[in-house]
Amino acid sequence: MNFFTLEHTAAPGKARAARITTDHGEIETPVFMPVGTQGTVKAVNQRSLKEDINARIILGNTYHLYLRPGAQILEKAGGLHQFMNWDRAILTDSGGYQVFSLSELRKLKPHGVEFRSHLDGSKHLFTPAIVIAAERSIGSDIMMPLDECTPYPCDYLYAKKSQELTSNWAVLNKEAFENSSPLYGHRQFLFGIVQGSVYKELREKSAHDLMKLDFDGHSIGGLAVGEPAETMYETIDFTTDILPQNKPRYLMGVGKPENILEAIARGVDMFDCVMPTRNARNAYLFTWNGILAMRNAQYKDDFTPPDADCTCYACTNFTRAYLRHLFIAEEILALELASIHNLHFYLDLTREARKRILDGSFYEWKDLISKKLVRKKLTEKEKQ
RNA sequence: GCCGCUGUAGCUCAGUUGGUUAGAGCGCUUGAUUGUGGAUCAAGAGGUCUUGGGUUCAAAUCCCGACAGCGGUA
Repeated sequence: MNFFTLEHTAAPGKARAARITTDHGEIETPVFMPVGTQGTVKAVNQRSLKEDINARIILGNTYHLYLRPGAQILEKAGGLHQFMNWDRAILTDSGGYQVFSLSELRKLKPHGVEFRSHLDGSKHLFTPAIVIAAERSIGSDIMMPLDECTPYPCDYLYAKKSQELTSNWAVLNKEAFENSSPLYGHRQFLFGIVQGSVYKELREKSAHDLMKLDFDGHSIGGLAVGEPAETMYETIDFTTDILPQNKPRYLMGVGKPENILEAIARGVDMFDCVMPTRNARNAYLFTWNGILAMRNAQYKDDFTPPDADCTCYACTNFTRAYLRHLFIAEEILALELASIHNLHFYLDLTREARKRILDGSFYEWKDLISKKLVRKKLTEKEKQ
């Protein structure tokens, strides 16, 4: 069975609908993948992830899982799917990003990166081979290779060095992948990660380097790290111009709803971001009518649903006033309900995008909906 | 009843030998959050310094009275 099947590209742009087939189920794209760093999507249990959100694929993180509980425990458990009782697909990030964002005392070497654990300060080494081995132990369906997430802003010379490092590591990642096998009887796929900061020439070089290695798919990394949104869109645009049509494209760590729609328009298939879950825990709800800061005093006696256009468990059963009360009282249920809602919204957004790509109305819909999505809550003035 | 201690922001409290526009933490209000720390960061509102007198160029600060709270005591 083909891993990737392109179903439709919506002219005149590059938006596409496709199907990814793993041994843990099919994934229709465009797709948003909830982030479950440590073997759990924070505040949302597995049953809810299926029944309330209908996620087909979630993320795990190699850096976090490698440090805790560790590869041995995961192997003893029979892999992450068994360990966390999730029989749908899992994608693992390599931990390249975490080595740079979380750990201290990291030393970048040609063969890998030395770092100290953010948990206990212990010393560790990540090389492409070590990361691939860890991802074999985890047993993720789709694996990310070790890369360097180039910071922003970044001068051309540093970006060039960084891109070359990621390309060199890509070769080693691919070798380690081919010289190892899955441990649990299901197939695992490996992507290559395009780096090169905001420089067109470097992104092109990076993409071409990876294409020679024939990965199962391509990730676009190093974006949404502080650059203006327009710069991010341009970078996505000239990167997807080069990447092959017959493989999935994954924009790592992005983003806001409007970012996702713009990236879909530029030919991206897969997304992940902490925003729906992290912001949910900070009482920040994404809705079809804009952003809802659920702690705001104006909602204390607002007995309407958080989002009247949403069919999620939270919106069909509870009011803004109740949700605000839960947040102010620091009740755990607030985190759960808000997380379910935000994930439901993000998945609905990409499902709707897919539907529109297939029926030919994507671009008009995107422009229309984007204006609503970025709108903040209505002020008293706007209501009148 | 008497003796002592204490009254400063919604709460807990700083506030030098009397000296510019009285501060902090928490809470509250409003933002931010992009390959996850429920974290963090930023900005803002909020005070007749219990009250009435007095001393002084100048009082949250010193003096006298009243009121309130706490502790001790008969």
